[in-house]
Amino acid sequence: MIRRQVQHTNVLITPRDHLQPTQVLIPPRNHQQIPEFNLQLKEQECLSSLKRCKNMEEFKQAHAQILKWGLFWNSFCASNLVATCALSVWGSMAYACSIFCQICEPGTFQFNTMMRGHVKDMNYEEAVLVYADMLERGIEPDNFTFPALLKAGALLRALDEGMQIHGQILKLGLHDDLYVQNSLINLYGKCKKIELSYVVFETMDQKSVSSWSAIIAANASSGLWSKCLTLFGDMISEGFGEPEESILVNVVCACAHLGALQLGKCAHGSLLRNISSLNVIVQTSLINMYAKCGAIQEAVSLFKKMPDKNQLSYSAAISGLAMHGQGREALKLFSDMLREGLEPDAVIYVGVLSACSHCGLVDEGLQFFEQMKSEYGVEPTIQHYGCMVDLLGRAGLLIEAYDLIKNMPMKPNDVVWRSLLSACKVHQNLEIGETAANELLQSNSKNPGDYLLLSYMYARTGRWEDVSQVRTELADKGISQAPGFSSVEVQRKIYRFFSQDVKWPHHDGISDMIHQMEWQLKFEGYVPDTSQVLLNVQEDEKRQRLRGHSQKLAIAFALLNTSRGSPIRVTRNLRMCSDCHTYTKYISLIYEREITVRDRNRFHHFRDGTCSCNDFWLLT
DNA sequence: CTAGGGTTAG
Repeated sequence: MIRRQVQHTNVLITPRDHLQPTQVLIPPRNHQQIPEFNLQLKEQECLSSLKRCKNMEEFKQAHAQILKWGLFWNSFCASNLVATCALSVWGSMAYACSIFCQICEPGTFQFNTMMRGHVKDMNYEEAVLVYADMLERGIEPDNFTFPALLKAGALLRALDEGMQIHGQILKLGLHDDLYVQNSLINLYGKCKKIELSYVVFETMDQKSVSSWSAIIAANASSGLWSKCLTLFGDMISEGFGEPEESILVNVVCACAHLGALQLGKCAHGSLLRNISSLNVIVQTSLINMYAKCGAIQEAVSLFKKMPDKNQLSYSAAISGLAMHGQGREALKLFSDMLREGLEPDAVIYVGVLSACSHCGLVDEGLQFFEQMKSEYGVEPTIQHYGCMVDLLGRAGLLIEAYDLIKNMPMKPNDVVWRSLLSACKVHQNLEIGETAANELLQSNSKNPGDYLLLSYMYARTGRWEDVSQVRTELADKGISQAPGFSSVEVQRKIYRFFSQDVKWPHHDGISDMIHQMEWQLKFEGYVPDTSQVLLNVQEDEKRQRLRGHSQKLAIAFALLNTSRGSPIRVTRNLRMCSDCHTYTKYISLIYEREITVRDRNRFHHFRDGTCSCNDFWLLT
């Protein structure tokens, strides 16, 4: 009662309350006549009618009720009023702001509500401004303030501000709050400061599922895929049993990047066990995972079973098929999509054109390129031009590809020149190749692959001085080639091999195996292709180098450690050399194994001495 | 007295 009286006084002296419900405010002498329970009853009524609101109309009525009974001056009622308006799906932040301005002394709760509302509406700067306002007015933030504020900071990628806020959190002693910590992990993760995420994560004395989720997502956004899987394992062993959807999606995504099919399947199983119906996003990420892990049949059957597909699901399936050299099937899916009435967008066309280029479907590619603009009004972007250069280049139409680049409406980028350069390498056109390479080197390319392509072409024609010239240039610019590696999954563990890797613990076994394999291969007619070695050294040395290529080590290890006849899956970070390609074809024949190799760009399915790419990529 | 963290695909 006393509090209400104080508030009434407030009302009378506040100048800005033009919504003041004067007639209801009880003058002191009548005050006794209104029984206490009556006001409390009204308060209850108003709050429950607020809760029942389903749209703005009903909300305005509830608002009117609150004003009518003078309950707006009850800070609890006003808070709920603002919160309902700011946070409901049907609400309006503009209206909430106008209510907020009428509150004569907004406190922490009301400020928190406004911040959450702005975050919900994706007005992140606005949320930060509310926080600034709050500090200016001397309202102390509490542990509920920071999750919303840090979320805004994370989405704005505002690292500096985020760190200042972290400082304030420490000053206020709120760094022990689980929610605040989780938000900090997320903030640093989004800002790609994974070390800082770890600092928070490791100092937590209690972790929730969301803490794990946040740290796994942080690693995912920095592309640290194998770390994601390790953390996932740690999480399970710390007793967080069957995990939830968002974590599993990150795990599935990590599996796609790493080519870890077994683990991906486990995550799929876990999703099926724990989530009653998988949404489009989850299903699409599963399709993507199966496709990128080489299990294209599973990806396709999953896709066929999907009840509601969208452009993104089609896109995942189309580019998956393209990657596996099944261009025709990809194009069939595309026509299915059009028949379903889904509008093709720019990204779908990237998939479609790359399907054509992966399979050498030149005429179809040109047709789609024409059609996308004329029939569907999709303006070709540089990516589409990139696909076309790739398509023409791989088919050996180097002059046409070069002409297309010259006539592009935009400035050609590195990707375009790189496609042309690699086509020139394949078709051994040093002249156009040098032009493309010069463009790349002038653009200050930091991609060591460009220099490598050029070196190959020089090495091929015996221009060793030029090879070493390129190498010097690489060194001068301080560019280092990422070491090539191949990984294989054996009993749910990923083993990674680097070229010439002698530090491997079972190296002896592998090196014996390599010799045995080579002996058998030679028996069948394999001849090492030493032109793939970019060093001007003796033939013997070149052969020794070839033997040590990471893919051969990985296959040797897999042959030693998996049962007879079981398929082998290899994932590489770079494209394979043509010697490894030939070698693997022989292995698939002699050891009667199906071998799937995921390259930087696509899959190669080796079986009975042939490869699904029909050697289209390796014409050297 | 109320409330909060992650949101993934091509």
